[in-house]
Amino acid sequence: MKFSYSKVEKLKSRKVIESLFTEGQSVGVFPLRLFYIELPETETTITKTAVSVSKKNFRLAVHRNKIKRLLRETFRLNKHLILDNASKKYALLFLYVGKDMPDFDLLNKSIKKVMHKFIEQTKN
RNA sequence: UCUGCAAACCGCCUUAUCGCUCUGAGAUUAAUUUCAGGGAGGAAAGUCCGGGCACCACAGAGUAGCAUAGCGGGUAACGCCCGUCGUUCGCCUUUGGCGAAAAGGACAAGUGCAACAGAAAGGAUGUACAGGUAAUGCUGUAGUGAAAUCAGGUAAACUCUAUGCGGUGAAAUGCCACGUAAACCGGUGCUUGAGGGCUACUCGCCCGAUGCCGGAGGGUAGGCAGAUAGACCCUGGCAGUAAUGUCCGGGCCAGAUAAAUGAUAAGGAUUAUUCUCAUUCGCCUAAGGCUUUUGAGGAUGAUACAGAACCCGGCUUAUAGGUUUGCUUUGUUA
Repeated sequence: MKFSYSKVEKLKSRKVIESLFTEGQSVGVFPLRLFYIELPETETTITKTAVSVSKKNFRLAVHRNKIKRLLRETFRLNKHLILDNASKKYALLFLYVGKDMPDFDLLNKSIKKVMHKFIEQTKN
């Protein structure tokens, strides 16, 4: 099993990210919220993923960086949950909506929950 | 040895596992993989000054506006830095010394302002006394005040003087790729010039007809250059009080772009609190108690401020803890 998270798996298109917020659906498990939208079959990878933290809740860039790094790390270690179960291709965006500084254990548990919920919801 | 101050510097480390990004070399199935190497800061921050660079007339004139303000030096430049003189404040061993601070040009151009006291505070002249005149606050003294016609004080008051400043800002700018609509409707204009660029304004200059304005509607928002070798860093020598300059030798040191430089685990270091044991100074006193020095071990906590975004030089602000140097104070010993 590979735990990598390289450039090609990252969601970078401005356009897609914008449509995630306007047209995409979402599932939430505090302190996380996962926005997702279907991608066309021509996409080279199964998922395109991004992470984000509100500037409003975390004023300092250091803190936002820290949270985003933790989010990427937990996604990297748990992404097989989605890859093994997804039938279509998706663009994903994990948004941290909490207001306190999280630690690795908390995010690790949360991201697993939110992934399970996402799988349940997309089955139907 | 201890107390305080100033300056300069450092600002957690190691290993394992799993990852990110860039560069080079090599494989192949041509987008993956293997190996080697690089990968945040002293403030990367605030965006407050100065410059490089780019475009706009290779940037022009005037007005307005803004900034600076002893003298000398440094610098690419500065509103920064160094030296020095004066001023003000503090201390002392007081013709002087040491330290600190700052908004240090001009009030002999004009305008404004001035608490309390005082008759009067700026087109002044009351009272008392004395002197003087043809006559008059004409002159002196007393009195209030920091200051009373003295070329008065005041420019972190307008103002004046000198010097400097054109604007924009990397989302600049150049190129490539992809794509649509050089389509439709209305208005306006084509050298007798619509409109636009430079702009705070006026001039001036330039562009300008497949144009410009409005309506409705459509497309793109990717890549490369800019952009990482420089007023660069390190070790010395020389010049200079210093800021700094210069010379020899050596080095290559982030380059991301929804934005890399990380996560987890274990161990260590530093430090704070506390406990145990040992050691030790002093006091009350002989069980013992309080206090003090140092060392060993254990437990728990803490390890700051903070993340490059075109690049430099400054300033300002944030910052746990530590190191070095200099000065200073207290106590002890010789």
